[in-house]
Amino acid sequence: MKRRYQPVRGMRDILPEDSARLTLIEDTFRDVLQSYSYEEIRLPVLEAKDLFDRGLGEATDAVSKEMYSFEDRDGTDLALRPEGTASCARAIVNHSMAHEDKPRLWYAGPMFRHERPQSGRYRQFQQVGAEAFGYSGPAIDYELMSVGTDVFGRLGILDEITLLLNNIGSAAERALYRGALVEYLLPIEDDLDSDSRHRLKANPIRILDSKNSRTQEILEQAPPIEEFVSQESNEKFAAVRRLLDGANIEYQITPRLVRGFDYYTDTVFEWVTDKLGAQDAICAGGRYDGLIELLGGKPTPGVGFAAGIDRIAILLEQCEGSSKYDKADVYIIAHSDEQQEYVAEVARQVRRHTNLRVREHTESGRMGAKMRWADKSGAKWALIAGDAEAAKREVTIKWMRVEREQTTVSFDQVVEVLSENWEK
RNA sequence: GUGGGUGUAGCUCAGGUGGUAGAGCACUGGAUUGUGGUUCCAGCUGUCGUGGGUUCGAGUCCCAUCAUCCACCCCA
Repeated sequence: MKRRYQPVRGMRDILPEDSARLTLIEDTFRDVLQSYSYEEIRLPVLEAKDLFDRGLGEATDAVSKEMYSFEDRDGTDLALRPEGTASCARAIVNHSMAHEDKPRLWYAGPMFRHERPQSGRYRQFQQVGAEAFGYSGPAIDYELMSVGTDVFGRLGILDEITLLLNNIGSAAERALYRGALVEYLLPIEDDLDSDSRHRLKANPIRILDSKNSRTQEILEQAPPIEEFVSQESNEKFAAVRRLLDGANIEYQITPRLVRGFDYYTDTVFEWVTDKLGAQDAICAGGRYDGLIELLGGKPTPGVGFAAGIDRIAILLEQCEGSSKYDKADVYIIAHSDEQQEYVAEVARQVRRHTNLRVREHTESGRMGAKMRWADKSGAKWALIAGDAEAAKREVTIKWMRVEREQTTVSFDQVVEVLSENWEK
């Protein structure tokens, strides 16, 4: 009995066209991050489960309900990383990286969360993260938002997204705020939606995030978090905003914006879009001044963001309109099998002297069919190396995308002709 | 984790009340024996997601299961 295998739930094969889009996004992040002198760090996918329990907070959903954790052969509890910041902070501590330097780092890779899959939400998903350690001033908060803005600008999606911004203060301040919020909501508990009623006991601050419109109405009269945040923190937040204003980066102050992980402090931000349904966050981050110390390092401030590459790819695809994906720039065909060696020689020549993507038609068949394959490849040129050409060491160059007479040139001129008309 | 929708050819989808599967696109060949994208003609393609049940008979009804999508939840 034959078995049809499928990817396991929430995992997916990313086929070439989508893969090209993901690569474009990752390349853009890499280029921009390097222009800010961020350095790449590569981190393991597998970590001690405890790192996330402590780092993200045991009560968070990502840890308590969604973590891929298992016992290793020797009995230690391991987990596939649900995010990158905890690993990055661990590396900072392990290698004492914050002692001599103030590292600005970035990483890319898969993260794993056992959630119910939806478009834009997979159990294995791709993130690019950036983290800066040792900086307590407002300029670094601004810098990370500037990085994001540059990336999304280059990708041409700034019009599709909004930068949300909030100041959630320190853990101690949030504890005070939590008390005040509960005090306000408890008497009118019955008016809340059932999820929010549940969160009133478990994690009251997340009620701010509720999508229930009635609950949001009630929250308008709730005490604002700003009043519980220290003056120093509020002033720093104002400085961040001035920097953003100076750089003409648009943002929206969103008092209800809170974070799912416990390590966040003070500035939090998030780029959202209205084009992806419920999975609207494409990049989010903030400050986490206590995390390094929590993981056993000396007190070191930190700020960072994580971008959801899969979601950005969906957004990009929606903005593209007609697809312009092509596989090759040059498509080389012979007339018959006798010219395969000559075709190979032409291909070698073009590959050696240009960085064009060259495909050889390696199967026999009639000319029309070969031309159709050349067309489908998206190639700008078809090079015909048939018996007439091979005999005289020539190549016929046919323009596939523009009105232009095909020409037959000598072997040595091929690269020259292609290069002249190369503007991609 | 909760609720709902969908699953038929490679793709997009038709298939009132059960009677033994169809269209467009794609693909292959021809018109055009060495020239694609337009057109015309011909042809190919199916364990109707999977497993069970009801029935003389199931793509159609029932149950289960898997996948996928949407919302909730969560989050990037």
